[in-house]
Amino acid sequence: MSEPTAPAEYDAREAQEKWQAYWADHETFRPLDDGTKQRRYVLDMFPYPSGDLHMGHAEAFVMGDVVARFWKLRGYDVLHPLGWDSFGLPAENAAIAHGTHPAQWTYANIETQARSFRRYGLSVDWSRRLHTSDAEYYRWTQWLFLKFYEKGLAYRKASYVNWCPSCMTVLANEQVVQGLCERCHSVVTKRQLTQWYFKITEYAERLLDDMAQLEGKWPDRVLAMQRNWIGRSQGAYVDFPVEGQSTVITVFTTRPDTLYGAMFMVVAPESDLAAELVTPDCLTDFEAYLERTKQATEIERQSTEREKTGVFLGRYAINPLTGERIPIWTADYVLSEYGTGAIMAVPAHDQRDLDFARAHGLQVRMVIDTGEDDPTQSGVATAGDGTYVNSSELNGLRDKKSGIAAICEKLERDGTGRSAVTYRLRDWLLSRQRFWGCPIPIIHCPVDGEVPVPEDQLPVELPDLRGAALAPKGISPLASAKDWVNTTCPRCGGLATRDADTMDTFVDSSWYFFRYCSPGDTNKAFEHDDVTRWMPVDQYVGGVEHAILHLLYSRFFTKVLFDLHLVDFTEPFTRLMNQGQVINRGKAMSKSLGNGVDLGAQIDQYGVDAIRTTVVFAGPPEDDIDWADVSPSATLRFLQRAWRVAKDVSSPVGSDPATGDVSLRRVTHRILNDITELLDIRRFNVCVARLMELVNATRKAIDAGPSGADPAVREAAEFTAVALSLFAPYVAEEMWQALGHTPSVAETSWPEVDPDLAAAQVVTMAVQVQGKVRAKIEVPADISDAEAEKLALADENVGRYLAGRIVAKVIVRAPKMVSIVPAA
RNA sequence: GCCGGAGUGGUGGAAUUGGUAGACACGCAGGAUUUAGGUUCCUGUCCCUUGAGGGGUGAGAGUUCAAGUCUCUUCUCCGGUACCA
Repeated sequence: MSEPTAPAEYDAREAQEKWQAYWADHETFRPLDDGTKQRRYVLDMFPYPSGDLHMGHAEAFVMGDVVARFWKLRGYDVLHPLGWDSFGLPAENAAIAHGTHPAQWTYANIETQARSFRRYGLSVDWSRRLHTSDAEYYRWTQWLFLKFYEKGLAYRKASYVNWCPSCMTVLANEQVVQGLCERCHSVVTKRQLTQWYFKITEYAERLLDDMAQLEGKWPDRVLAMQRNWIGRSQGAYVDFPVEGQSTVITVFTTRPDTLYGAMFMVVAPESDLAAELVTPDCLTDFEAYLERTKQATEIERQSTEREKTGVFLGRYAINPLTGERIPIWTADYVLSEYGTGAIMAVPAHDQRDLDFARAHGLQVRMVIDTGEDDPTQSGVATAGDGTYVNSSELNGLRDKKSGIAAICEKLERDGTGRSAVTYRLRDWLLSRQRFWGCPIPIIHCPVDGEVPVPEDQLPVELPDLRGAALAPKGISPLASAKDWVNTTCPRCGGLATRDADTMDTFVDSSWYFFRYCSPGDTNKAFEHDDVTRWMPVDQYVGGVEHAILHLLYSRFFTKVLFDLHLVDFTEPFTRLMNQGQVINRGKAMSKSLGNGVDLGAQIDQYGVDAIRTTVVFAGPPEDDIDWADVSPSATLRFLQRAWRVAKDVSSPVGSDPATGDVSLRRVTHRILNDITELLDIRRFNVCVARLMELVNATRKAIDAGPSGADPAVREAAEFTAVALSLFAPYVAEEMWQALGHTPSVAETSWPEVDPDLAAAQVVTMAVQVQGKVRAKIEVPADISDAEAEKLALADENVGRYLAGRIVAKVIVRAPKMVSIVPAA
């Protein structure tokens, strides 16, 4: 009779099919949510459905999966959902190109990605899947907009906005990257438009203060970026009366102590103030200058190397401290959006003001003597500390802090100024002149003005527009859908029009993590109780490219929802991890470089497990992976070795490991102990390395030691299967089954470490003489300090180095180290 | 400029609270198995000397019995941001 021969290798493809189906059928990763276990929420930044998954997804999503699987095995009830950020421009562009509806491209890609994610072995509860472009989802995006509106946090205003001439839509400040459109890299220009904004600036202080909750739990660089972006400045407002007018120009300055050196004023050209101040004599020059400013692109305008241009407005202001008459200019180096849109210029101590003064022959007065060269001569403004001069009551003072305090006090007394804080953060412009987004639920009525769509009429669904009807025209495609845009006013019943803009897709993604807690809820955006049970998110995982935009907006939303009493916490994401990118040969993968690596092809060749494990093993999760530096084939070999170890276990299920080989058990428990700690601090790459050690040790035990029948070998193989299931879930399931277990390794629990076994018995003690290791002695782990010192001093080699010298000092750190210091 | 972060073999990277630097891999070299290739397995692999010797974590100082780790100075690289008053 012929014995069926076991395959020499595990079949990745077969295992993938088999266990994918098993996990789906048994809803293995659906949380119990019954309160029997402590809850944990693991969240991956949800994907945008642009084609199939790529290498970047492979890295991004495996990290969260390791955490989710680990926590599940550790006995937590884990919520690990996934959905799609499915509104956005690429779908619309594809629809225009193919004469179709954006939904077609979007949902086809979602299906492709969903299949790939399942194959990739993510431990996701698919019953909570959501898509932001579903009416059942965006209904609640609209509902939230209306809540913000009621609270006065959503408002419309006319202003100069960033305009992308290629996307033909406005952009938020955050979407302009070095003067270019974040998406298409076109040069961004300015347009005056009336647009919707969220009043995020009202939350600036709280967004800043609450970062204390995140310190140490979010990457430093992300916190730093948010802090810089919010850009808090402490300073003062100072009022300058305008000569011969009742107008007062208020400026913001961080250095009120240099007020005695304010030699002129500059107002932003686009500001109302400039138009108001300009005298008829100067009007022609001013208008020409204003025109030039508007034409300038963001890049030109932001270039610091540019010479300082500007024109005199024909008027003078009065320095409130000195009573001096100082000229008022306009120049584009002053921004209308920051502070008050006007500055006092202190050329001696501000480089920009100095450059401007020198370009236009304005006076310079030094008010702080720093000991450096006179800025008037050197052309270099002195910004450092020094002694006040030419500053009346401040003269002789050296301390900047008291200088600022003294001036602020004086201004406040005179009623000409007050200390103040300003922020770089601007309100969030959320209108977009595009189709494939969430409609803004506002109706414009000639009688009643802005009227919110009543809640019971939500969602305001998108009309069926496709192909050429979506082509960008500079106004929203929705505006030309007459049947849709023309409606009646909910208040007066008269003819009215819908707001034809859609929302920035960052609005959709600012609350999806709440929705996962109450999937499919038809009465609410989310249930307060659901959110309270699961949130805040315990571990958020995503790319650092969202360090500012998405995270800031989500934090803002959470605070608003807190104020609306819809949630009980103020920060949505307790811990944040930024995974790195996958690059190839030192460069980002791109078609033009021809260095792309196809995830699907990699998986076909090596299997999901090998790719997941390769990604994890390549380095720390937050580092980039250069695909040229890694070896999926070597990782696959390791997985095969692990699998063969499980196959070679011949002891029965439930064998008592205590009867097994103790030295292998020591290795197993030491490594188990280390891996448990390493997972908590998210050093996944080291975990894989330790598992390789364990597999090597087990192999050795099978081949050259106690053999596969030893229960210690079974113990080692079982732990390997459990730990490996975080990284290589399919092969782990196969191992678990080969070891005689059912049903799924994902359903078992993390093994208990035996501390006696994990602790080393024998330790190599290093003996140093004058800081250099001169002997290594094997000692029992529980050796006493006295015994360790005795052994160390008795060592032959140590004796040679001491060479009869007197021992001045002995430091003992039993059992690891004895350090001997001979007398000089 | 300002703010973050990082510099360790040929390569990716290890190294609790300062306590044997280079774990685990890749690559390379040699060997076993194989008709061959591949696979698998074994041995070696920081550098210089090659005897139990010396040097070594970007550079330079410092603290310490002991520094990759702490302090100061400095250089380089990466990321963010920048007429923000």
